[in-house]
Amino acid sequence: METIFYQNLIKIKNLICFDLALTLDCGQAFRWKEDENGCWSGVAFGKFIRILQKDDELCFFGATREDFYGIWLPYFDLERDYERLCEGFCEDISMKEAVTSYPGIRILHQEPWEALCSFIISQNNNIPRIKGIIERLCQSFGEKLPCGEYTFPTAQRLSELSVEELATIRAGFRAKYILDAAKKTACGEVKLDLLSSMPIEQARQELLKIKGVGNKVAECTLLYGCGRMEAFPEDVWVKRVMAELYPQGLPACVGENRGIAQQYLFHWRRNKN
DNA sequence: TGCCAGGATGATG
DNA sequence: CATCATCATGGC
Repeated sequence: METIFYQNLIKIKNLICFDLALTLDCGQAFRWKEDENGCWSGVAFGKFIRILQKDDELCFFGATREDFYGIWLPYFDLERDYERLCEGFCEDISMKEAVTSYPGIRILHQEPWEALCSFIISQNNNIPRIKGIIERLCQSFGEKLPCGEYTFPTAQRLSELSVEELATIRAGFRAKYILDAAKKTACGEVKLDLLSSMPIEQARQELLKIKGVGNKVAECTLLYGCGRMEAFPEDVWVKRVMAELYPQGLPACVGENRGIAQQYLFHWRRNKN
């Protein structure tokens, strides 16, 4: 890939194994919106960005060079060799079908707190409603940026709220879980910053301290929020794949990248019904 | 209308 | 240790 810097635009050419729409709307992040021109906009790490993919080019509008390297390159996992990765996956016949059916999915590197909070909200819930709850959460308790969009509220901010004050976002029974996560994160009882470097099992146990966080939410947080590609969140769809195709575990070609394989399997199986 | 949603919890067998 | 109702809301 080749990166070109213009006045107010950063363009990547010759990018392979990358599908912007698929990556932003495959159930790993919930805040991105597509406009009528196919341009995606959203906020991550407190920064607003607009991104357009067309004709083998990826355009970042309104990003500084510093944020491009510091935020967006890692956010979209653009430094990982997905071509080689997916070639390896394709040694297994079912993984090959999943990868070739929906090529270009990348695992986002979101903020740990946003990932944790988002997947607490996701439990026993559907994606349209998850998006609505998170949008109200940000509008109510995030910070307004000049563009009019809101940042994801900090754990510190949410830890000061009561369940009654949180009722406006209509998270239902999950409200108390959000507050417990916010309090334990804000006071340092759960150290989200350390999860990326801890042994994976220890990191999972750390997250299980939070009420409303089970294995699924913990693994989602580690995968999407801590860059732990070996984390393996199992939901109803992935469990179905595992029961039907891999009763004895994932094929060896998946290696340590279980989380990435899981995302392809999830999306593939979910769109089959 | 009834069913389901990228689950977790506490109570029961 | 496995199962099960329940949780609150909206989309279809």
